[in-house]
Amino acid sequence: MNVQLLNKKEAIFESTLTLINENGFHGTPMSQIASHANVATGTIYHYFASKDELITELFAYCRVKTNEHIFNVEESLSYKEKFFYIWNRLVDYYLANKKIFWFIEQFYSSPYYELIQKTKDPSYYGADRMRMFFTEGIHAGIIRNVSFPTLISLYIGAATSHVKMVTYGFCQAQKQGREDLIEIIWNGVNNK
Amino acid sequence: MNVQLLNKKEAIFESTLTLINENGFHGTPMSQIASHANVATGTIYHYFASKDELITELFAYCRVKTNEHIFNVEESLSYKEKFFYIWNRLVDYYLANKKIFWFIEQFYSSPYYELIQKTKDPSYYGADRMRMFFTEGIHAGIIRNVSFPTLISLYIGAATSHVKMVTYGFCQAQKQGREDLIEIIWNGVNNK
DNA sequence: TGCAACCGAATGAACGTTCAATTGCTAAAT
DNA sequence: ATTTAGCAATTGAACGTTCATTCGGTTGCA
Repeated sequence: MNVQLLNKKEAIFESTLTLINENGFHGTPMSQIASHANVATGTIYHYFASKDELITELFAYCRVKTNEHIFNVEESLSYKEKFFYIWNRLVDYYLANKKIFWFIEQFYSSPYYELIQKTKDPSYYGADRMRMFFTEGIHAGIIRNVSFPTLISLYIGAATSHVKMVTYGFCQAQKQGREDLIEIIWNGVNNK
Repeated sequence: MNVQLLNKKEAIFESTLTLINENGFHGTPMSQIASHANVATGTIYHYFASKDELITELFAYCRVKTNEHIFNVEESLSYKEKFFYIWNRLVDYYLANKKIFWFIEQFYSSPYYELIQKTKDPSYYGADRMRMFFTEGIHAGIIRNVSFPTLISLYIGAATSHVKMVTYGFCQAQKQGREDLIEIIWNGVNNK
């Protein structure tokens, strides 16, 4: 695939992201995506078999981009530093890319997610890196031996909730709140 | 409004809930809602001005029902007991009423929520009871003085994340995970 | 008698998808 | 170096379907 193709595909992705944020899955016709991306309607069907495939691939695109970003972390840091660093990078990334955040949220809570869950394994999105990171901490005796879903619920759940609060305007002084949040979680899962 | 009206309206609500869970906002035609609820299409328009209004009112209906349920708590309990009790009741309620849970999630992350956010104040859904509960704890010196959004991010964020984990099948032994989760949060926000 | 509740076929607009035609590029053939 | 063949990329009008909404008529209760 040459550069031009990538550009077109990404233009379609970016337009879909923007429009779905404004109007939702329904309320975003293919024709509108096309004109926003400066391509013809038919062109979208050259890259994607259907609207569903476009949305499903966009989800993968968003997840991969996010995971690549947050795990781009200096290896020399201590585990605790990484624990804080990755969390802050995730929150920063979502706040700076609200469209990606809200698209992922919308996708997760829609029936789409159930469809792809059966066909794609976590490594497809790079989602198992989080698991590896926690496993590493537990094996090193740094993190309490609580289950992976519990850790995820705290770590990711708090991050996404925080981003929602900020987006909805419930959070003015977000700096203090953020620091409190990740510190509370660290204290909760840290061994002693 | 007499009983019959309530029944019809609730039948429409319940059918909408079921179908939107299976097929999303798009993918759920009014005609399908009508036949599922055993009413004519036109009847829906006797109760709701449009599909958007139906969905928006269903959201309010779900929120009110949920809040009424979780705050139905014995006044004689200690604050700590209430803290655990309300959280567990919320998780139990969502797990027992997954349709309500997923509909609320879907609604929150859709453009619908932004629309109603401007017109309805929190008390409309009973959403300020959570704020009151935390404020009570802070004033009594039981809860650390962290911001309300921080508390919500932890308390509600962890609950919803947990329910998602269980629903997606990432959680086998949920009992231990649940107890860990709320205990970690309590330790984190408890004063001393 | 009157009005609210209810019905469901009809309407018309909107939408996902198709397709026949055109353009642009690449590389083999001359 | 120029031509040519062929395929990928692109176009947007047209198609057929689906869907939200309307409305004229019916039922049933007060």
